[in-house]
This record gives sequence, C-alpha cells and structure tokens, in this order.
Amino acid sequence: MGSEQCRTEDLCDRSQRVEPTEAEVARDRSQPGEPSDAALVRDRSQPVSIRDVARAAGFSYQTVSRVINESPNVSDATRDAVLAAIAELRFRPNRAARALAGGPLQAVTVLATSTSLYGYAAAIEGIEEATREVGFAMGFRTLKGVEPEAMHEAVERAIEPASGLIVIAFDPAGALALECVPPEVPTAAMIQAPAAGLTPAPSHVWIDEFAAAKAATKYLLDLGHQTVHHVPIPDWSGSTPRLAGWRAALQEAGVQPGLVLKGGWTAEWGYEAGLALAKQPEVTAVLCGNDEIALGLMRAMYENGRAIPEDVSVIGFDDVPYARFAFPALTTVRQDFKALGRVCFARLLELGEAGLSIGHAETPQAELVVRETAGPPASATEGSSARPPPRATA
Amino acid sequence: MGSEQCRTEDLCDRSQRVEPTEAEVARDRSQPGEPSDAALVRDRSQPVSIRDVARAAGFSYQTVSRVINESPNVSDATRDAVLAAIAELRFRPNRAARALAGGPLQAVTVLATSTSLYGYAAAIEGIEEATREVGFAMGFRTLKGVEPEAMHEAVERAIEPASGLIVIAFDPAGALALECVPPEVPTAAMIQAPAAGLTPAPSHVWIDEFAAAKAATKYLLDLGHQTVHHVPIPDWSGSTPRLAGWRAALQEAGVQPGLVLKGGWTAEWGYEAGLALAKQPEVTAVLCGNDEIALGLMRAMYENGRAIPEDVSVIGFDDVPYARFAFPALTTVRQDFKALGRVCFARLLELGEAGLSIGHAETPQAELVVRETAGPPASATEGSSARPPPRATA
DNA sequence: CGATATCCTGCATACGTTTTTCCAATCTGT
DNA sequence: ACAGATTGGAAAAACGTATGCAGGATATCG
Repeated sequence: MGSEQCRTEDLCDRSQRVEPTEAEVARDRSQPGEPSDAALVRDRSQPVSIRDVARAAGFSYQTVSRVINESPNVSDATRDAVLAAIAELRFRPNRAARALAGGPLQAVTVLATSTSLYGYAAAIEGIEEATREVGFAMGFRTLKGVEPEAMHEAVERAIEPASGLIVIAFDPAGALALECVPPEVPTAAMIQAPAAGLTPAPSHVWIDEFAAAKAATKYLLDLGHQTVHHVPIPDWSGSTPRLAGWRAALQEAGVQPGLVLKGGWTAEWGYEAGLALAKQPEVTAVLCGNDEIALGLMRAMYENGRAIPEDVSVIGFDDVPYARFAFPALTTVRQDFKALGRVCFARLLELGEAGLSIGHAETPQAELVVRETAGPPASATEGSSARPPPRATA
Repeated sequence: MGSEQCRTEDLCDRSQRVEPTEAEVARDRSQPGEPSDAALVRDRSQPVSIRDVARAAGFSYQTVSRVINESPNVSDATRDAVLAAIAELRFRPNRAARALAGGPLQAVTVLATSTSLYGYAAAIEGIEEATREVGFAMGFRTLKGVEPEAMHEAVERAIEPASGLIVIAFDPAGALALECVPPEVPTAAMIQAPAAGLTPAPSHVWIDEFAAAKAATKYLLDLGHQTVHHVPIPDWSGSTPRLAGWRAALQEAGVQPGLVLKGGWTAEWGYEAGLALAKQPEVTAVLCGNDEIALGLMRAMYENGRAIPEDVSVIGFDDVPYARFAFPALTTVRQDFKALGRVCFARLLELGEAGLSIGHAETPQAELVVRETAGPPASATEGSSARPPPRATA
C-alpha cells in the first residue's frame, strides 16, 4: 500500500516537473533535438535512467553519474539530493551501459567443471551470496567437455567487459583454464594448494588440505592401524594435497605406505576401488579423496562382507550434507567451501579499483569430524567378524 | 587448407587496403574527427570490434552487423567475406553493446532457491549446457533469505536488458518469484505441476510427478503393504504433485491413507520423520518426497532397530547420484532435471524473436528405479527380524 | 575588497552495437 | 531500351553511462 502510494506520488512529481519544461526535456534527453514525446515512450522494463534521476534532483546527469561512482568532487548537499532522487525513482544503473562505457567491475563469471559436485556447488553458493551483497551480477560457465586445446578459446568466451573471473581450479580442467586467462582480466581462483616453492598469487585461495589429510591419516594410525590406504581424487600433477598429507603422515610414523588406488570424483570410482581393496584382508583403513568415493567404497566393502568400521575404517573428505546420515555415519574432514567461495570473491574485489568489500571473509580451516566409520582395527580387539551386510538377500 | 589460403589472402588484402587510408580509418572509427592513433590503443581484452571486421572485409561496419544478425539483405559474397573476416580476427560481439542497443536476447538469469540441492544443481547444469550451445551467457541469482515482501525487489534486480529469466519454481520461494516477474520480461519456468484447471503457460515445464508418485505408491501396495506413509517435500498450497499422486494411488486401491509427516528438503527432515515413524510397528512402507529425506529416514529406522527393507520399505524421489550407493541401495523415482533444464531453456528461446533453437529438448519422464529398499512386508513372509544395524556399538 | 586557489558542475565525447532511413545499383518485364 | 521494382549497402541516430576538460561558484588569504 505504502509503496503503491509512493509510486503515485512519483508519477505526479515527475509529470509536474516535466510538463512545463518540455524544451528542457528535449535538450536533456539527447543533444540534438528530438521528438518531444520521448518521455511517453519510457515504459519499458528499465524505465528510469540517470537522466530521469538528474531531472528529479535538479542536476545534470553527469553529476548523478559522479554520485553513483563516488567521485570525491560532489558536495554533500548535491549527493544527498541525488541519492534521494535515486531512492525515490528506484533507479538502478544499467549494467550493459556501465560496462560499455568502461565502468568499474560489476560482475563475476565463475568458471568451473561442474555445478552438481558438492564442493563446487557449495563454493558457487558462497560466491553468489557475496556478489549479492555488493550488487554484482554472477555469471557461470562450465568447462565440461572442453578439450585442452580448446581451453583458451573457452576461457576467452567467458570474458566480458567490466566483469571479473573466478576459476574453481580444484581439478585439472580448472587449473588449465586458470592458466589460459589473459593477465589483464581481474581473476581470483580457488585452488587445491599453492605451487611448491612459488609465492602464491594473492588472489588465490585454498584450504590447507595437506594438514587435514595428514591429521586424518594420523588419526587412523593412532587407532592402531598398521597402515592406511588411499583413494585419491583426480589430479594432473601426480599428487594432490590430500595425497601428499596422507603420505607425509605415513612417513612421519615410519610406516610402510598403503596402496594408492585409481581416483575419480564420484562414488563409482570409490566403488571400484572398494572392490579391489575388499579382496585384501590386510586392508583395514582407507582415507578417501572425498565423501562420494568413501560412500561408494563403503558399499563395495559391505557387498564383500567387510564390516565398517569393524573390518575396515573409512574416512572421507568434504563432509557432504548426507555424510552424517550415511550408514554408518561417515567420519570425514569437513571443508567449508561456501566460506572459501566468499573469501575468493573478496580477493577479487580487492583486485578491482572499486572500494568495495564484503564482511566475514576468513579462509576456513578443515576439520576432522569424527563419526562412525573409523575405529580400531579388528586385530586390536578380536578376530574379524565379517558379518554379512543387512540385505534382503541375506 | 582452402580456408587457410583464404585467410592469408584476407590478411594481405587488409594491410594493403588499410595502410594508405589512414584518414579513412579515423573517419570510420568515430563520426567526428579523432586522434588518428586510435588504432594503437586497441590492445584491450576485447580488442576487435565490428569496425575492425568491416575494415578487414572491405565493407562498412553496418554491413557486418547485418551479417551477424542474419539480415536477408546481404549478398552471399559479402556475407562470406565478412564471415571470413570475423573468423580471421576472432571477433566476438560485445554483449554489453548489443544489450544497450536493444539487440536480441543473449543471456539468461536463473533464479533459484539453492545451488546445492541436487534437483537445482542438475537443472542449472542442463541450462548452462544449453546456453553454451547458442552462445548465451548464463547468470545466476539466489532467492535465499529473501522475505516475501522483498521478492518483487529481488526479482527486479535480477532483470537485465537483453536477458531472459528462468525461474526454478519447485518451492514456495521460487513460485512467488515467478509471480513477481513483470510480464514483459521473457521468462520460462520449471514448476512442480501446472495449476489445476488452468491451461499452463507454454514456457512452463514440469515432470509428471503425480503419475510417478502414484506408480511408486502402487508398487509398494502391490508388494503387499497395507498402506503407505508419506514424508513430503515443502510446499505452500497444501499439497505437492508427489503427495497428490500418493494419495490418488491409495484411494484407487481403496486403502486407508497412511500418515503425512512434516516435510522439508534435507535429510534432517527425513531423520526426524523417521524417528516418529520408527516407533509405530504398523508402519511398513514410506514414500519419501526426495532422496535426502529417504536417506535420513533410513538412518532413523536403522537406529531404532527397524531393518530396511525387511521391516520397512522406503522409496525416494529424484535418484541422486549416491542413491545407488546408499546401503541398502535406494529404490527411487528418477527425474532427469538436467534434461528438464534444457527443455526449459528451449522454451525461453522460443519466446524470443531470435530464430535460435537447441537440439534434443524433450520433456523427460519420471521412472521408478527399483533397487533394494523396497520389498514385501514382513507379514507377507514371516515375523519381523528387527536385526540390529551393523554398527560399532552393536 | 580583490585575487587566487579550490571545489563543484556542466559540456562534449566515447564505448560497440542495432536499427531506421535512404540512396544507388541491379534486375525484370515489356 | 526504358520505367519500375527490387535489392545491396551506407549514413546516422540512438541505447545509458563514464570521464577529461573547462568554466563557474565559493572559500581563503593577503
């Protein structure tokens, strides 16, 4: 109701001011003369321009532009008047026009391999939330099915004027994409870990997965397991921080490292690895590259009569929402990708000349969440029970 | 090879033509005179404009525009020459400029409550894939935390010139957002089901969940269950197609309907519902509003000594990727949200005046995927076993 | 009180594209 | 061969915003 009334007033105000200065309208709307009924045509979806605001406030539209862009050379009185007019008219700047005129950063495009994998989806959610706070638009482009040779082209396509880039470089495709970004494009990235030796770019963010994997592996070792096996997530440089952390813990404990299986992102990979591992009775503990893998592996273990955690302990990575409802509930390393997304966008903002920033952007810590899938090895208590799984076929 | 040669010729052509006509360049680049070194400044991220293409092809830049927009009044020879120049220079039209000049639809913004819930993530993936095929940009905006009163404002903010809208209206917030979209904005939507009685908008798409829920319920009934209970997903109008289908199957079978629990989207809700249901021995079959709910419910059942499927059968909805790796593997109703996303975008495209379209866009069918969580009730075979779950605490 | 520095504002132009208008060239039919 | 019809291509005006430049107003100082 209130807003309804407000809008009516706006209309009145506007028509009252505009009517007597028909000439002014024509002059103001486009430098050379123009059919004077221009005002009547303004009923499109984005009807109010800075010119309308300027007219309402009684200044030239350039001054309005200065207010919007927080130019220092505007008197407080003018600024307030313009701001009031902006609020009054519910003006929102036209993104396309700003971009065209070389305005400041006002959008991000996220480049990622997937939207449905948990880590990616959560990161996107965090980024979106952050963009909303500062009025940025968020675009999205997938890297799926892009051949390495075509990556340059794919990245180029994602670049728009007045728009930054956030690359989720958790996987080979993402990392390659990151390398393909021209240096002049404002870019931030979520990476697995900074390259060894090099000082990481300030706009690259990551969670310390090395330490987390090491701690998780140590946790299993401390439980009494002889060694720990690993099913990694995909990588392209021969290792991942998760794998490296696992290896480091094993070395530190002076223990012979377990097997490294073939890795992937999905439960299928975990299932395959589980099938292979289940056949080997000496396998009692597995650190999985992510929770999907862990879930698939657990399934394979059960199918082969290996009880969890009695016969084999499993630890996942990420803490997907359903991990705690798995059966048994999955012990895992929680990673707050949403928070990391926020941080990443904050870094991008710091790159831009715009004085914008968002609140609450601290790099999250990984954290071991102990639930039910990890316990002492059977040898530490009694013989393996190898109880068959609770299936209908039992 | 042929095209290779062609390109070389173009290059020669170009340098020969451009060099001697420095003045022409200046004239061409901006109507009033301009510092003639403008060409030197062109080393930004989007360096090549239609003017560059025109110069390379030997035509005016307006002709290039016509070729791009497939205007009929361009000779084949001219078109080919321009197209060659475009390929040569790797020209890509500037989205902002096209939008500003009132060009055709070239972007979509997806409005949805969540990115991480499976159905949403999959739909987004489908939409993204489809947008890529026709060179559209894809934006994304979340509805999370938007109060109903603020919805209009939130939707308005998501509207950009030359950009359509896709609303994922599976939930109350999405449905409200859909209502808030001004009629002049090209919009398509994914909905739960068309409103009863009304002819659905041609740009609204949905999967026949009613039939699927009915079939799933019937499947349980045919297995010998006395009745089926239901844990719904959230809704605002008192029902959902899934719930209605469930009820219809029960009515058709002349069976007293089971309980309708309080619903939500996540496993937590299913867990709570499961806790309540597990206490009632007469509960032998539950249709869940989605797979997360089913997983949470299964967990609650196990914790209370109710074996699945021996004591209670469970059917989920959606077929999330990890459903088949759950333990027992979840019987569920598969829904191809990715395909639905494609279809939705195809509908949006049909709305636009642009003659664009994408391949492979048929509304997907829901499909019951029989796995391990549904079986005949214990009464149909013998007494309930109530075997304790395979936990460490056992 | 006048001069100078400072601050604010308006003017003109640019951004890359679409679109409308218009003219020239080509083709058709007789 | 000529009038008319048709077609191909060019010119110019938008679209909404940003910004360098210059001029005007105001404040400060001598």
